[in-house]
Amino acid sequence: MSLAQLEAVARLFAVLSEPSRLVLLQLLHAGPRTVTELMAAARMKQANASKHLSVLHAHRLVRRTRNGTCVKYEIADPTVVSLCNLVCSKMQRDAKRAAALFSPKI
Amino acid sequence: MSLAQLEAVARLFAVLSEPSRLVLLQLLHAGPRTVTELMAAARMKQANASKHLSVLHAHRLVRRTRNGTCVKYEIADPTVVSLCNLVCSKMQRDAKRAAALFSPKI
DNA sequence: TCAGTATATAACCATACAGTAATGTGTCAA
DNA sequence: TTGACACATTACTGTATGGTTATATACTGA
Repeated sequence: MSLAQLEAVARLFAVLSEPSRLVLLQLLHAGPRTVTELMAAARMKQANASKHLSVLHAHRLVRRTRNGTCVKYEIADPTVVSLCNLVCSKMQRDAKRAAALFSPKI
Repeated sequence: MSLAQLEAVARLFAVLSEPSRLVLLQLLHAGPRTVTELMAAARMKQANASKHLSVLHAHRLVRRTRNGTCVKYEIADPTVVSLCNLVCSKMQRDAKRAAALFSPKI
């Protein structure tokens, strides 16, 4: 892969490297939500939630639909779910291995 | 998922959000390499390569083996390969869609 | 022990970005 | 048109981190 391609990959990972955005994605995984719903559930200030949602939208991870004065967001790319699942299963493996170190079966 | 778990996931994505580290991982994907080999191939300074490798090692993505004065690194967790493959295929889809916008079949 | 090589770490600076407050934009109802 | 609401954007500050230089550590051979 070229450096430019690796930089694009890195940018996508950077989008997912922020806990606040993962919280938003997790909430959206349960279904479409408005900004107000999301900021309430994630306990963020409005500007902060809006900014993070804009980042997710700029990278086409979420889709937005205006409905009156509300804007409803939803997950646009199932890739993010796959990515998070992969990382979660890795972390579970690591955690199990770490736990085994504390209580060996010797 | 709890906030603490999401933070751990975010930290792992942050490790992968640096082009230099992706370059190193890509080189290691071809097989084990020493620090000197990696810094030459990636055109990094020694301290920089060593620092990035330490980050990868701290997150158990690579394994290191001392052999005399040399240290050989190799990919320790195949998860990183899967993650990168997922992201790459997403980017290819996005690129194709973007290309279609410039030359519609209408 | 000493010199030389390979790697790791420390200290520093510059940049990027998350969170915040204030303000702007768009939509609806009256 | 005006007021109210939902959301987006701007400007700012503090913090985290990548790249660099200099130094420390680990190993080998003489």
